[in-house]
Amino acid sequence: MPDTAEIEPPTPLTGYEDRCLQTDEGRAIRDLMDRVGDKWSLLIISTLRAGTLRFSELQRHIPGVSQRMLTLTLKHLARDGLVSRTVHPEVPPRVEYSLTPTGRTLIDPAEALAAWAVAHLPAIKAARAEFDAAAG
Amino acid sequence: MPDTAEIEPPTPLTGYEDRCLQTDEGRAIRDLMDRVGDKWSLLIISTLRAGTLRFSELQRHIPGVSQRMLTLTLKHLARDGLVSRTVHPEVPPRVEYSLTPTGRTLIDPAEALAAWAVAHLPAIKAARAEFDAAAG
DNA sequence: CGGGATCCTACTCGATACTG
DNA sequence: CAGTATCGAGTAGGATCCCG
Repeated sequence: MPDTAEIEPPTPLTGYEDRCLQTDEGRAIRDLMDRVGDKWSLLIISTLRAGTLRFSELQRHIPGVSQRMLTLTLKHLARDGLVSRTVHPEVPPRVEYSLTPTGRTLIDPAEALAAWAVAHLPAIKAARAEFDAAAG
Repeated sequence: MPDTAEIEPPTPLTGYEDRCLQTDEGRAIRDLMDRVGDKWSLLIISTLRAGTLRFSELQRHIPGVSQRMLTLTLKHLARDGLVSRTVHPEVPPRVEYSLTPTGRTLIDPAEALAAWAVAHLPAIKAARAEFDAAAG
């Protein structure tokens, strides 16, 4: 590596940082949001973090989710290898869902995000209320 | 608090956990996704983590974002108190954006998520390819 | 019970053109 | 430069009905 490459530019944000987020984090964040950035994915993953649940149990634990969206989101998560789907051939049928090892690795960052939300959402709502009061 | 409340139920997931995610984390995750779960918010926040940027700089650093979406998302973030907007009364006008202290607290969990994405997206894409190959 | 199929609505987002 | 305004396509997501 030439020594010129080691010199840190004094201006931190003027012209060299076009690759700052785009190649690595930028694409990663976008891909991530494309997969678990929807309305129910993180909720399902968080709900499954304590163990296996069957379809109707999941639906009960996540109020407001429709059968359709639960089915769709679970299918996407299974397709991405984050959730495993096990069908027990019985009558009535029983289908159980649980996190895969890969899915389990998402728990920590997801809970970090949830913790942030719990801690800072009051401030956000206050800021929003103040903003709306000021702007009419 | 009565002593019966301290007894941990032995079955981890059968009947008592209706409040497991819904009251705290569940609502938090939903509110969070409502605010920064869109296409550009996390990208903007990550881009601003290194310092102040003006509108056109932000647009250059986030390829693919339209003027409209950049304006809209910045307005939402400003409304929520995550981003501050400073107008310098000059000609041509200069408007600078930076993270507020509250916004800065989001950097760590957001980067944790981005790091997860960088680490696990290849596995996800592989799982998806395998799933699609098996299912046609 | 665990979905699949269908219809329908609302909203997101992008493209384009215009403004101060 | 930093927006605003308007239009239109695409899609996420809810409601409903049906099936194995």
